[in-house]
Order: sequence, then C-alpha cells, then structure tokens
Amino acid sequence: MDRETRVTVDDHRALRLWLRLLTCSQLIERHVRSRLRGRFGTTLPRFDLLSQLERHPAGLKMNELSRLLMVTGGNVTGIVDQLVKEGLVERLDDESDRRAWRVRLTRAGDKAFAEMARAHEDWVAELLAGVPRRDSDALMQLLARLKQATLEKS
Amino acid sequence: MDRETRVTVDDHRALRLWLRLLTCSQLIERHVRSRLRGRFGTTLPRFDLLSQLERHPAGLKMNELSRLLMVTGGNVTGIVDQLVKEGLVERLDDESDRRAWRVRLTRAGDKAFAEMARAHEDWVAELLAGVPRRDSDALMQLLARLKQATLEKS
DNA sequence: CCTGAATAGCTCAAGCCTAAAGTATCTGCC
DNA sequence: GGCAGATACTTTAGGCTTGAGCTATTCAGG
Repeated sequence: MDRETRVTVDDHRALRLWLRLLTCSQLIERHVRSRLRGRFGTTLPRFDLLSQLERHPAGLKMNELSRLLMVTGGNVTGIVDQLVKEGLVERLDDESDRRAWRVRLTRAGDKAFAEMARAHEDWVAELLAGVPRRDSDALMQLLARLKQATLEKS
Repeated sequence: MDRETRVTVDDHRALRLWLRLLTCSQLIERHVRSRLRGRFGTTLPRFDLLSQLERHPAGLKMNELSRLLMVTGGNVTGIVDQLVKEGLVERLDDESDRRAWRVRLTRAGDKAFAEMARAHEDWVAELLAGVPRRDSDALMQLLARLKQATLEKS
C-alpha cells in the first residue's frame, strides 16, 4: 500500500469512527430527551444547566456556564431566563464585577434537580445495562484519550 | 460491597460513560459545524442528508431519510425543501405510491457534495490524527457493541 | 485621570428539531 | 366495492442553538 492510499484509508477510519460515535451519542440522547420531556416536562439543556449549578453550589457566572456547557452565551441567557421564571435558579449580583451575574440554584431548584438526577441516572444505567463492565472501562479510557487528542487540535 | 451499593456504582459508571461520550461527540461536532459554515456556508443536517442520498443513488423516500438520519419527518420536510430550493436535490413522484416522494441528488448536488465530503473527511482525519490506529480500532468495536446493546433497549 | 482594548452579558434573525394535529393515499378485511 | 386503520407527508407552535452586533463595565498603559 503506497503512502497516498494509506492516507485515504486512515481518513476513512477517522470518518467511520466519528459517525459511529455520533450514532451512539444520538441514540442515548434521544432516549434521555424523550424521558425528560415525558416524565418531567423539561429538556436536556435545562437539565444540563441545573446539573452544572448543582456541582457548583457557590454559583457560576454566565460565561462559566457557557464554557462548561459548550454552548454560546446567548444560549445560556435564554435558558437561565426560563429557569429563573420557573423559580429553579436565581441571578445574584456579582460583588466584584458589576457586569456579571452569579447564577445559583434556588432551594426549589436543588430539590427538583435531585429528583430528576436520580431518574436520569436510572434511565442511562438501564439503557447501558447490556454493556459489560470491561467494555465500559475500556471505553472510558479510550474516549479520554480521544478527547485529549481532539482538544489539542481544536 | 452489597447489592445496592453495587447498583449505585454501576449507575455512576454508565452515567460517566454517557457524559464522556457526549463530550467527545460534541467536540468533533462543533469543529465540523464551524468548518461547514465557514467554508461552504452550509450546515451539518444538510450535509448529512446529502450524504445519505449519495449513498443511495436511486433516491430515498422521506420516511427512509427520517429513519436513517434519526430525526422526525417534519424536520426532513424542512431540510429537503431548502435543498430543493438550492437545486441540490429533487423530489420525484414515487411510481408505486402517490403519497410518497423519491428524493434524489441532482447533478449539481452530487458535485457539490463530492467537494464537501472530501473536505469533511480531511477535517475529521486531521482532528483525530492524534488517535492511534489501535485505539480507533478498539473504539470501533466497543462502540458497535454499545450501539447494539442500546438498540436492544430502545 | 483617560482612553482603547478586552470582557460580561444581552438581543436578534435564522436555522434546527420535536410533538401533535391535519390531509391524502394505501391496504386488508368484510 | 367499501370502510377502518395504517402509512407518507406536511404544517404549526414552541424550544434550542448559533453568529453577529450591541451596551456596560473593567483593565492596562500612557
């Protein structure tokens, strides 16, 4: 196999890996979305945002949320607006920077999230129940390396 | 470790796997989206639809596209409408079913897609260049099994 | 102190996506 | 043939997401 053919083959390999990754991701995502809607009348983005806030009890600035969720700032604005309206989240003035907010879970938000998180975890565990532990350990490692390699190129 | 604790640990394992999968998928997806927009002024959904049509030169019905792309029918309607307007795709009457269309690439669509596909493959290959062949082979296999296990639960 | 660049956040238009409801057609069964 | 249910597709309302452009604030150098 000459050099050019090899390049092409490797290109295909990368492409097929990406497509398969996407398929797996979408399969799980659709499942979770559908259940979040059906059981809690909410959406994945809202859930993800609450989830980040739950991990950071002191609150997060809008741009920190934006970075963690890997979405644009405008998007975060919209979702936070909704969650504030629903009483799950509050915007506090940032003491040290008058441009910024500190967004935090309200008590109601914390409670609502806890219930959703439990269910969410169950759904995912059930969906992936057929994946043997050996596979999932291996996947965690390989995906960590893939993530690292990708980040270095981004 | 008693049974209940084990369940919880496995739940966390599944959850963490799903989150990592999602992160990897999003990293690549954002990269590709941004380049499709920048270089070709198009979007990933449009590209995916063209890609399916390219694999099926005889054309596909709307519901086949819907199934292959894992999106709803209404969504496919919208994207096909756009691609028709742009002249990349054509809707032909299905001979055997007057409710259905047969959607096909036009010559212009075929040409445009070929160029995008080449670039797309290069982007992905470059982004994943740091993933050793051994890793990517292993990932392909493991993800195939994960996909299978997930499909059986859906 | 001032001023220009950087940063935090918001708004807007446009496109993606879904679920639900609606129309047209097909198919199987009597 | 005719009718009931299934199927193919479209439409609509509502939410997500982006990129671009906007204001207000901060910060660093002169």
